[in-house]
Amino acid sequence: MSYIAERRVEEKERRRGEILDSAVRLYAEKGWDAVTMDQVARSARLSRALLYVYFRDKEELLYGIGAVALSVLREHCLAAVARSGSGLEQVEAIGRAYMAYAQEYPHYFDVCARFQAHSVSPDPGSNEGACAAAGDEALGVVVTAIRAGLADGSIRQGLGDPMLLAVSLWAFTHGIIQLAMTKARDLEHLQIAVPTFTEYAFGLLTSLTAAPKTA
Amino acid sequence: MSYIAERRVEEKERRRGEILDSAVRLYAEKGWDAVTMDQVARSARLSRALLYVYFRDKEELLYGIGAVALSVLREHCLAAVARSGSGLEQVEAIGRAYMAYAQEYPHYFDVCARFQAHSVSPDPGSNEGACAAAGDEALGVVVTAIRAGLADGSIRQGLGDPMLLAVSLWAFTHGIIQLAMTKARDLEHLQIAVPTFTEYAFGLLTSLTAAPKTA
DNA sequence: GTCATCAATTGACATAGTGTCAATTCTGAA
DNA sequence: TTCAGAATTGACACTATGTCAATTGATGAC
Repeated sequence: MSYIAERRVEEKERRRGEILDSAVRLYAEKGWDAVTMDQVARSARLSRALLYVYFRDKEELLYGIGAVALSVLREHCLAAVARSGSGLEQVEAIGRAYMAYAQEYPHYFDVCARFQAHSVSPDPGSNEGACAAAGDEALGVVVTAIRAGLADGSIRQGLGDPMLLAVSLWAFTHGIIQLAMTKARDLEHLQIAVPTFTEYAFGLLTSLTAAPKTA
Repeated sequence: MSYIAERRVEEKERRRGEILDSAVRLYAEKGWDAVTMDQVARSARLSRALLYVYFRDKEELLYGIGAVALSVLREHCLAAVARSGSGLEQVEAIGRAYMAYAQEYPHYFDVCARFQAHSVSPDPGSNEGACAAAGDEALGVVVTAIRAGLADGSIRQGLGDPMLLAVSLWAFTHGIIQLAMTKARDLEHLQIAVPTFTEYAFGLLTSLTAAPKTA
């Protein structure tokens, strides 16, 4: 009996994953607003009604995707840190990883932007919690890198609480990417090439963070 | 005949304004997604069908609101510049004006965030154009202030193209506000008070922009 | 004053999507 | 075999969007 129950839980989990995969695929194809619950259900080969057993409503499904997106982001950040040296380099690598992530998975970045842009509802018993947790973890990677940079002298002293710095850098970097991703046309109109902008803005952040040369 | 036609155009314009006012009010009350075209129509005392004569669809109405929001923002920025001294102070004042604006008109800021977050459709013959223009003008205020700061020596040399700097600062500031507005709960959870964060992040930007002390 | 014209205005419709529920099917255990 | 409970679904109610033919109303011509 316990065996059976266990298998059932596993299958439910697997199916949940399949649904999320389908939803992500559709998201990437046409953007969240154009995705209907019916399409998701069909793509995951179940009825729309059953879909609502797995995810209370469309928003809950979005939170599920968000948790996936943020955990993928965290992976990429960790990988970036792993192949970096000094703390400053780690922080830089995280920023570049975020940019690369946004380019490689625009739909994932879109989810992140949605969460950054809309305040989450205060329902605690849902995927929203998983989302917030995943976000915190990604931020934790940054904090660790900053601490390392302060310890090894590659990051400027006197910048205050590493957590505050991490949140700020996150907000700045997110701002850069968001503008670059969605306003390419406008930048063009201002005679600015997108890579020029991202490199410039990113350079500003780096100069802000780096320790002054001891020359 | 010409008189009549003129009056008609004026009345149409006035009504358009009334519709926008109603829409803005509802937006502020319940958020854009919860606003229905029927509510807007009723609030502006016309039928839903007629509403569609004034605005092709709900998105077009949003662009209309966006143009208003951005022009209000531009006003505030100009006022902020007017009561400032050096170029650096002007740039700072613009940033603070943006923050104050977001606090005073959260719904207006929400529109700005929507435009920053979602790429605009390439339909040129609509309110979207007015929106882009309003945005450009707001940005122009920043560029002018930066130029002044470079001329009077209050802004650090070697930061490159003023336009690039303006766009970057804009993106950064927007990032700060967005985080502060929508993630108050999460910041709290990280033991960070919202004003602490905004002041800190804003300070980082200032130190980045200011000319080094000549002491 | 009457009539024709064109803009303003609307009720009703077609379409599409969400979320719910009672009813049916399926599966393991007694 | 049969039964309890989980899985699954078709059909429904509801809400919102956008469209259109039909009606109303004002203006200028005669």
